[in-house]
Amino acid sequence: MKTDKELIGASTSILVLGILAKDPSYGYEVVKRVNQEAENLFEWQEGTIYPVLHKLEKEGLLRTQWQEANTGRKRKYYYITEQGREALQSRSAQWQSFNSLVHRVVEMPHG
Amino acid sequence: MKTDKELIGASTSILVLGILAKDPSYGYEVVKRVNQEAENLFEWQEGTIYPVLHKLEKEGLLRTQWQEANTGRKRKYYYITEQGREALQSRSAQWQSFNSLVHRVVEMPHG
DNA sequence: CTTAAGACCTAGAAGTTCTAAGTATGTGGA
DNA sequence: TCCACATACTTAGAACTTCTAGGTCTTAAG
Repeated sequence: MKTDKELIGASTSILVLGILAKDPSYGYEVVKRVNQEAENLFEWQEGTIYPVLHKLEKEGLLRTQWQEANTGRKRKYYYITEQGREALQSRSAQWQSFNSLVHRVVEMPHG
Repeated sequence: MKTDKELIGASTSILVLGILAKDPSYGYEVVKRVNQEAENLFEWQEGTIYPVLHKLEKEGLLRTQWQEANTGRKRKYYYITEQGREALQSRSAQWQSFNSLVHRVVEMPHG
């Protein structure tokens, strides 16, 4: 019962933006949060998320700031931008549209 | 407002299997049916679908049979297999899981 | 000093679909 | 007859991703 990688890919940016829309965070923690939520569905590796974060930053949907934690360790915090919020909304809407389409096609009665 | 290609990719096999689960059909028509359903969401090109059909056949989820239409033209009809129905069900379930996850993450209240 | 966990990064492999073409047949009009 | 168009299928190569698999550095714990 292996998970469809395309679905993972399709949901990645929405999940990242969704998480960061609530609270700023840093890569390592984002991975953990998502994996917790995803539980048995899939498990992100770290290498999966960093390139995504970089890409979203380059697109202007996130901005970053290095911060020192209490522990003395440095973390790269990601903040969602206004543009990021708009993108999140538009992508959520698109997700919804696809979801409706799939339901319509898969469940539509014979004939 | 360009459509997320990953979402297209993630939904493709479900849509194809879903359509063929109702009635056998051939590539050219499947493209038309899906584009009709998808309306303004996206538009499949023929080149998009044929490789997908070939792949699903290779995986044993579809089987094919050449048939001559009334028009005298030959068509390659695709039939869903038992394995295909199982795959459809499992992929639909997975789609559902991702949908729930996205909703949970994106809509969950602050904190 | 050694190990483990926290935290970040990237090159290259692997896997897709899309683009953009091509082939071939039947229909209908001139 | 000849041309144009819709039907119908196919594939090579480009473009785009993520995943794999490794690496670096720091702090904490023993």
